[in-house]
Amino acid sequence: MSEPKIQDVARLAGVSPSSISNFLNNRMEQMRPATQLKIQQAIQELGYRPNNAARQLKTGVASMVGLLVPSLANQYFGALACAVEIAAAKYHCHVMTFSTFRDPAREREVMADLMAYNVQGIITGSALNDTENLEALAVRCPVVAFDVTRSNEEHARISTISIDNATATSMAVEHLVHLGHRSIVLVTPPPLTLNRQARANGFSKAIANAGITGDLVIIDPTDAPIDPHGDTQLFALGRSAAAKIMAAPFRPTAAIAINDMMAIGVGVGMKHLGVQIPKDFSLIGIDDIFFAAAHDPPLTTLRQPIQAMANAAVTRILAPTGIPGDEVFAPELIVRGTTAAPGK
Amino acid sequence: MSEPKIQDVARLAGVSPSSISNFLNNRMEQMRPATQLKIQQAIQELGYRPNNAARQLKTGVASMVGLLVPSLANQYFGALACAVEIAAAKYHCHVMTFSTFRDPAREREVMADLMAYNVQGIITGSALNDTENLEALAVRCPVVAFDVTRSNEEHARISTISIDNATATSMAVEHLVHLGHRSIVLVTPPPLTLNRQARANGFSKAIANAGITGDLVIIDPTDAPIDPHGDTQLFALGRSAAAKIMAAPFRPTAAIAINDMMAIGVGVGMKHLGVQIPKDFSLIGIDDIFFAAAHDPPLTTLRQPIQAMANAAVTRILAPTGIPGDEVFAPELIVRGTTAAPGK
DNA sequence: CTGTTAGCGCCTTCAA
DNA sequence: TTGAAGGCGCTAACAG
Repeated sequence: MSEPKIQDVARLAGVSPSSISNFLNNRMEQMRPATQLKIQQAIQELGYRPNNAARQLKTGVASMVGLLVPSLANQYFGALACAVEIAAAKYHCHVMTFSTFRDPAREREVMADLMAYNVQGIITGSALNDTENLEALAVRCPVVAFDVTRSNEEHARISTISIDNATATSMAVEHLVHLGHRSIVLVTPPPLTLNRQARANGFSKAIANAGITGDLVIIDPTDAPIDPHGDTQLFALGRSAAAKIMAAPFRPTAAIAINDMMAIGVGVGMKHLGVQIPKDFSLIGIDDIFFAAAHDPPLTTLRQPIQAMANAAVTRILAPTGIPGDEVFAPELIVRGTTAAPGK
Repeated sequence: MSEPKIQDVARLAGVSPSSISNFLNNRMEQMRPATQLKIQQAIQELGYRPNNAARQLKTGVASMVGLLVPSLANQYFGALACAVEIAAAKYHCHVMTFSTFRDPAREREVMADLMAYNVQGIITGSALNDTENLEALAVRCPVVAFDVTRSNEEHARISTISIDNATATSMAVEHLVHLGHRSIVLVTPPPLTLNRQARANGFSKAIANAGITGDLVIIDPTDAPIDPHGDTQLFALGRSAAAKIMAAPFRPTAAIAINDMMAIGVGVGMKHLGVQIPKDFSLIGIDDIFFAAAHDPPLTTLRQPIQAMANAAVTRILAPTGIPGDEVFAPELIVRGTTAAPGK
C-alpha cells in the first residue's frame, strides 16, 4: 500500500482536492466549519501527509535551510546545528546539515547539492574557504556566514553573524588584570582569519590599556596531526603549547586561548608540567562548549550566545529584511575555576 | 535568473531532453560519444543541476536517509551523525538529521516529516520510545535502530545495530582484575533499558567468574537537572556518584561507568573528594567519545566502532538484503590513564 | 464556498 | 540514437 494522496483524502471527505489544499495551507476562511471537520477527520483516518517533493516542485521552495559545518563530530558545531534546528522549527522549517571537513572542493559540491534541494537559504559555519562561490550562491538565496566578519564591501550579498571578537579578548584581559595578573599571553594558531586578528587586536589593545606585559604565543598547526573529523587538532596544539608558554621570557601568569578546545589542551599540558591551575597559572577559553564545564577545574570562558546567534541567522533567511548585514553579539564572561589571583 | 532546467541544457547541446536524462542517469550506451561531450559541456556551461524535487516526484524516492538522535549537541550523537553522513555519501545519498530531545511526541512528528520526504530509510539513535510507531514505519521503509537490542520477536521489521554490551563490561572487569583489583562497582542509572541490563549482566557474570567482590551503584537520575539538549545529565550524575561509590561498604578500588560522560563525571567527583586517579582509584568508561582522550588523566574506555556501525546501518537501508537483522559489534578496550594497579 | 484545470521539472516508455 | 508525450502529487488561479 502506498501513501495516501490528496485525491484520496478529497474522495473520503467528499470534497474537492482544492479544499484539502486550502485546508493544508491554513486558508480556513474559504470553507465552512463543517467542511473543515470532515477534512480533518479524513486526514486523520488515512494518516495523510502531503508529499514534500510535489509541494516543493509546485511552489518552487522547500521548507528547508542548509547548514554547512566543518564536522558535526566537533562539539561546537553539533551544538550549533542543534540551535539552528530549534530556531528553524519555529518557522516550521527543516535543516539539512552537511559536513565539509574543511575541504573546499567538498564545500562547493555540497553547496550545489543544497541548491538542488531548493533550500530557502544557507548558513555556513565553515570558514569562507571560497568566498567567490559563496557570493555567487548568494544571488540565488540568502547566505549567512557564521563567525566571519567582512573586511570590506567585497561580499555585499552575504550576511554575517559573530561575537565581538575584540571585546572577547579584552574582557578576558580585564578579568585577569582585575585578579592581579600583570603578564598575560594569548595562545593562538597563526591569526590568519579576520576573527583571529580581531581577537589578537582586542588582546593587544587591552594589554596596552592596562599598561601590563602581554604577547602572543603563536602555535604552528603543522606540529599537530590534522583531524578533519573531530577537529581535535586545537586540543593537541594547546597541550603542546604549555611548555612554550612557560618558557616565555616575560613569565606570564595567565593565558587566554583562542577557543575552549585549545584552552582545555593548554590545561592538560600545564598539569603534565606540574603547573597547578589556577594556583600557579590562570586560563581562559572562548566559546563555552559543554566540556568547558566538565573540565577540571571547570574552565573560565567567554560564552558565545549560540542560540541567539542561530536565531538571528535563521531569521535572516526566513524573514529577510532584504539587505544583507552583519550582526555582532556580545560574549559573556563565565567565571569558573581556572582563573584566580596569581600565586593564590 | 532562475535555475537552468533540463530543456535549457538540451537546447544548448542541440539534443533532446531525454538524452540529457540518459546522460544524467549514466545510460551512456544510448548515445554517441560526441553527444556525450556536447551534453557535458552544456551542463558545465549552464551550471546545471537536476532539481531534486522533480526527480523525486517522478521516481518516488529521494536519495536521502533520515537520522534521529536525541540531540546533536551531545557529542556522541554528533559523531554518529558525522559517521552516517560519511557512510551515506558512498551511495551518493544525503542525510537529514533531526533531534528528538527525547520527547516521544516530537519523535513521532519528526518520523512523519521524514516519511513526507520519501526518505529511503530511517536510522534512529534515539531510544525506542515508541516501538509501535517505529514498527508501523518499518512497513514503509527500512528502519535501523542504534544501540538497541530486541528482547524477542516483537519488532520483526526493525534492524538493530549495537555493540556487545555484556562483553563491554566483562572486558572492563577483566582488565581491572588483571591489574589486581578485587572490588569493583558498575555505576549506572537504573538499568531500565535492555542495553543497560546487558551491561549489568556482563558485569555481574565477570565478577562471579573472577571470584571477586562487585556490585552496582545505581544513581537516581532525578538527582540531576534534566538537560534535553546537551545530555549533560549523566555528567552531573557521575559527579554526584563519587561520594556514594567511596561510601560503599565493600570499599571498591575501581569503577566502571555506564558510559564516558558518566565516567568523566565520576572522575571529576573523585578529584573533589581528594581521591587520586589512577593512584587511589581506577575508572573505565564506555563509548570513547572525543573528550575521553582530553580528560585528565585520559580515560580508559571501551570504544564503540562508530564508523563501522554507521556503515552497517546505512548498508541495511541502501543495499538491503530484504530481511531485518541484528548486528552486534565488538567493543575495543582502549587503555589510557585512568586505570592502574590498586594503590600504585 | 467549492470544483476544475493547468502546469511545476523531470523521467520513461514508445515510436521514429 | 533521438524526439514526443504523459504523468508523479500538489497548488493556485479561475469559474461556478
